Amino acid sequence: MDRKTRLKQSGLSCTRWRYSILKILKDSHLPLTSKDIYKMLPNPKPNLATVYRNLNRLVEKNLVRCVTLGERARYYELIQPDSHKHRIICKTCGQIEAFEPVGCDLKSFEKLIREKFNFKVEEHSLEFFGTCPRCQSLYQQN
Amino acid sequence: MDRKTRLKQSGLSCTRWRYSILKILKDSHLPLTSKDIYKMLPNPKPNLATVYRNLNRLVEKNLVRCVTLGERARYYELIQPDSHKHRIICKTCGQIEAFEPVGCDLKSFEKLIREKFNFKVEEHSLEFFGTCPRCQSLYQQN
DNA sequence: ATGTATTTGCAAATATTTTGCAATCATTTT
DNA sequence: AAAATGATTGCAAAATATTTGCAAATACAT
Repeated sequence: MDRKTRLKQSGLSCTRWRYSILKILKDSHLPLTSKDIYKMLPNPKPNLATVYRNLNRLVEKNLVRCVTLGERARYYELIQPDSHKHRIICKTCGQIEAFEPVGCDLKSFEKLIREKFNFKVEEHSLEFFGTCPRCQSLYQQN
Repeated sequence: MDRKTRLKQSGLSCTRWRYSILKILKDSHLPLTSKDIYKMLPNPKPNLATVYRNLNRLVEKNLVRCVTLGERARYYELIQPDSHKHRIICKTCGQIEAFEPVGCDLKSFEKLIREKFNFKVEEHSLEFFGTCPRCQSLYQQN
């Protein structure tokens, strides 16, 4: 489905900036901060407040997810109904890498939670923190 | 090991506030924000900056972990070598609940990551987002 | 008890996100 | 296609969260 239809369906009008922000998120394989997105927007740029307002709107309508990684700021990513990612984050350089969960059996986990806590799981986030190959060799911490 | 020894071992002096902050984190079964901690400190309270500085110091020395849950601010929790928690967070009311991972087989997951990406996993964080029992009945969203 | 390095309080600086309001834009109705 | 209406935008200012410089106070090894 194209972005314009996607927006319409969610009851959001398709404005210039909203559309661009959604495109940027769609094209990024990593979650982005508001600043990242601001920087990637073409000139003439909108006001930063506009970026924030749009992100909030998109999150509210469940088109975008807000994730918070490690000790840094908020990140945003497009919600794609058919795929979700797990992430590995280097504690030394902060680099983030995302990968499709392979053989991730969290479904059964979620079922357990439903049974035990009567909590309805809608999504999960799984991040691994550690040291990336580059930092391992740079700092010999093996 | 008592807190004082723990601090010493990490090369941190045992100051009044550092000690209190560590105690508060130890006694909490949930991660806390800087504000939470500030509020829980006894009168006369230290400066908020002192809380921040201590938290940063404790994180740096790996006595405390900084986690970021959902869309809210930074949370801090004591690192306990022998246990780690997973969390369920209600997207509606923001309530956080922690539980000991039961039959969590992320170890093999971590091994895979090591093999595939040559990334050294040091810790992971797993959170489930959804709707808590109370909000489910309040808002009939089943 | 003393000396030194670390920590603290305070106030001010940064950083991040939100808000009010008038002007502008998107979309529906005519 | 123009008008009407409701949502969105820019701008500046506010709110919130976190960090910093510096002088005074504290921790702790000697």
